[in-house]
Amino acid sequence: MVPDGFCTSSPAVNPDPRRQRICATVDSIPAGRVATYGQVAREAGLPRRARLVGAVLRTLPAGSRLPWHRVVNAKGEISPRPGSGPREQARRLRREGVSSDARGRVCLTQYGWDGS
DNA sequence: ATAATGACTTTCA
DNA sequence: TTGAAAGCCATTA
Repeated sequence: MVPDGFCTSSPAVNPDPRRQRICATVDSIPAGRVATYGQVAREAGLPRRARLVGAVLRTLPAGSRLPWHRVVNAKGEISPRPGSGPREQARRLRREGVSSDARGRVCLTQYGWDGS
């Protein structure tokens, strides 16, 4: 099984270092905690690249075991997007003890990840 | 090479 | 507290 972050497409080998760092950072978010896109970007050594984080998560292969659900936006809410993603995210978070309100918002001061 | 997009953020009214 | 506006920057078209 190829690790996440290497399975985008095209070239047999596509080791985009940025994606690797991002995936590694997301993977380091402890269960029961959440981090923002911008925060992940910074931790990964890619300041101002919050949108890139979103792009990477968006292209994750279904069945990825990366804890993508532990990433929320700066407002502390599950970023809206087409499809069942947001609900799935809320479900996974709840399973880890992270509750979200009707708007899909979680309490960052409580569940926010300080950076291990 | 230029323009539009977007799982984002910050600022300001 | 909310929402619009402007910044930001890689990816797509």
